[in-house]
Amino acid sequence: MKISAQEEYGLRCLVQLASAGEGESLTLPQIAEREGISQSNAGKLMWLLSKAGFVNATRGTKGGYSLARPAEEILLSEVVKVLDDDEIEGHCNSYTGVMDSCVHTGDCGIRSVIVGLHEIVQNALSNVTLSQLVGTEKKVDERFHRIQGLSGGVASTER
Amino acid sequence: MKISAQEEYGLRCLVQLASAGEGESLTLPQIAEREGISQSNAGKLMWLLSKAGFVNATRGTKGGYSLARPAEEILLSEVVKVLDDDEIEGHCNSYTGVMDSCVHTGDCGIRSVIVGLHEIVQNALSNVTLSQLVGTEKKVDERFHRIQGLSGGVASTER
DNA sequence: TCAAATCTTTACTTTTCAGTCAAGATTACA
DNA sequence: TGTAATCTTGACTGAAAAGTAAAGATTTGA
Repeated sequence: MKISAQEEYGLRCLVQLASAGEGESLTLPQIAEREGISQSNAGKLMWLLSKAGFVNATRGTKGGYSLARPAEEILLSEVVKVLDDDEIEGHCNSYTGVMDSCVHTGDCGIRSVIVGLHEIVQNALSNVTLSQLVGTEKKVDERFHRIQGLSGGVASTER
Repeated sequence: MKISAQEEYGLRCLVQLASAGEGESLTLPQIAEREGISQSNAGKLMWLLSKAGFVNATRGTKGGYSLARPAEEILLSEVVKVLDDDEIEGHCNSYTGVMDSCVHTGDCGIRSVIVGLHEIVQNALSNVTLSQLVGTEKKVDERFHRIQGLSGGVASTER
């Protein structure tokens, strides 16, 4: 259960845009430099995010990327869904071992856990907006835990 | 944010052992057949689980694998941690882009989310034992949601 | 119109993850 | 003791993910 490179970097690029401020735009070279990734890589990520409607891209001199919606309205759950190819739908067709279809046809205790887990993660992420990731680590950390705490207290019960 | 093949199949193999009953053992060919995976693959997974102390392996005729601890005491969070190489510790050293270390040194809003997310998942999984995955899908599904519901209600608030 | 800056798209390379194979080691039992 | 059944281990192969490169398209402004 880990976050993919695409999810991590994609999210970070969006945070850069949100940090730049309402309506402000950043170019590919700027984004690449600020996140310490190659311009090619940033280009691919921004293209995905643009295709998904999170950012507007304008070409030419004075071009760049800007958020298509206010950072306050962009939920992390939406972002992750796009950057991760939303695989849960076809889960039972993807881990089939050597068979054509999953051996647990029709009755499968594992499936509940996999799907349930996915729900939990999506739910947690749907309580966080992009704008809440802007700021110092301390501030963000406090915000994040408070949000999760209010909506269930799961994150704060252990360790 | 997805589950890896190793996590999925490893968990499924453990559930098979748990289903076999207290103290009962299964051989590699049996496990492979029941989960629809190759014997080679099952061998590798069971080796991992054995090394991690979840199962006892005995060689020779009449050999096989059996749970090293009661299924009631094995938490999913432990299992996933082993099958997933427990990557969260070194997170900041793994997604460094083209740099030697993460550009967000010292102050990083993203880190809170990544670590926080990991906490949420681990926490959810630490509320489920292996024994609770044994049974029909309907039963397991009910159990799973009830457990998550009690410990925070996260899983049941949406859709 | 032309050149520079910028995003877009496809193809390619590299790296990581999954899965397989084969030889080896151990045990039970006749 | 010997054979069959079983787990163990490391090397190998194939597939998927990550990242790079290069040529193309669009816009601005002189």
